[in-house]
Amino acid sequence: MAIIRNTIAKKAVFEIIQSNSTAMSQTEIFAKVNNICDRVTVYRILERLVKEVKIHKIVNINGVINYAPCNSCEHEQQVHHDHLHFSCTTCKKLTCISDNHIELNIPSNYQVAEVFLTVSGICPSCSTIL
Amino acid sequence: MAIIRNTIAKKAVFEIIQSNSTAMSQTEIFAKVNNICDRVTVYRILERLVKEVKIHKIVNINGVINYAPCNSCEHEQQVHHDHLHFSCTTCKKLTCISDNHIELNIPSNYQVAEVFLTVSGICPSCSTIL
DNA sequence: TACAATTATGCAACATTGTTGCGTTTATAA
DNA sequence: TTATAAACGCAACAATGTTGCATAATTGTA
Repeated sequence: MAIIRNTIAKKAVFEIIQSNSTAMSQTEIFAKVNNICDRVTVYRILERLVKEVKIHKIVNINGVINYAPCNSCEHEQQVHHDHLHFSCTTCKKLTCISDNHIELNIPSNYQVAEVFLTVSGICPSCSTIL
Repeated sequence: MAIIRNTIAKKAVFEIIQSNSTAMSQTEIFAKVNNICDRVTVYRILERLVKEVKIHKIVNINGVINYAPCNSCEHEQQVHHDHLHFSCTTCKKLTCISDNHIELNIPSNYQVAEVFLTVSGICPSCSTIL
């Protein structure tokens, strides 16, 4: 029922998320918004973009919530994001890595909805610096 | 070099974490401590217990950091916790589930340290209520 | 093109979670 | 029993996220 509006701030936020190679936190996004809008507005835009399935939320291994575009995901199913997230312990960046289908061994009385798979370590750009 | 002390508060916090069937957040732990000590002290105790490898940190899918005892983990290796975490979307509880060895497909220029595997859904006790 | 409806925003205020500094207390080894 | 360093309490601060409400802006429709 609700009509979706495409505001300047919303377009800017989405553009920022989409043009970045790694997932970004609200803080990082707000820093790049360059005062086009308020801090609170960024929170609300992110919330809407998640609901519209244009971006998705990823929790980093330190608990920081990051946002990444839903580029390579099949929105038809909308439930499974069957890819893996790499969390660099050096630069703290979170990167999406292509499909990784895994077999799980979970007791049948658990109802599985989504699988979150994150791997920590050192990303290519951080390891080449050393 | 540092001498480890076993204080009343530390014992209480560890006991709380160990006697709970699911992982607990700082907030939940502090609520159970019953004012034996300050809020800040709980943070510092948790930090120490993690360092001493008596408990480990788990990030829930909502970004909340939880703590669970290192009961069934092999401390010899200390690096891999090759088990899976189930995050119930109804009661928000985080439960450790037995070993799940998985095969990953990660580009060779990424240096893998740890694997974090969390599954969301509905836990047995929440699904039986319905 | 103008208008009405309602979505989106800004601002202020608040809540929660986590951190730091420092003086005091307490556990432990000698 | 005592010295010493670890642990603590308290206050203050910082970061992150939320809510209410008045105002602004977008979009479909007349």
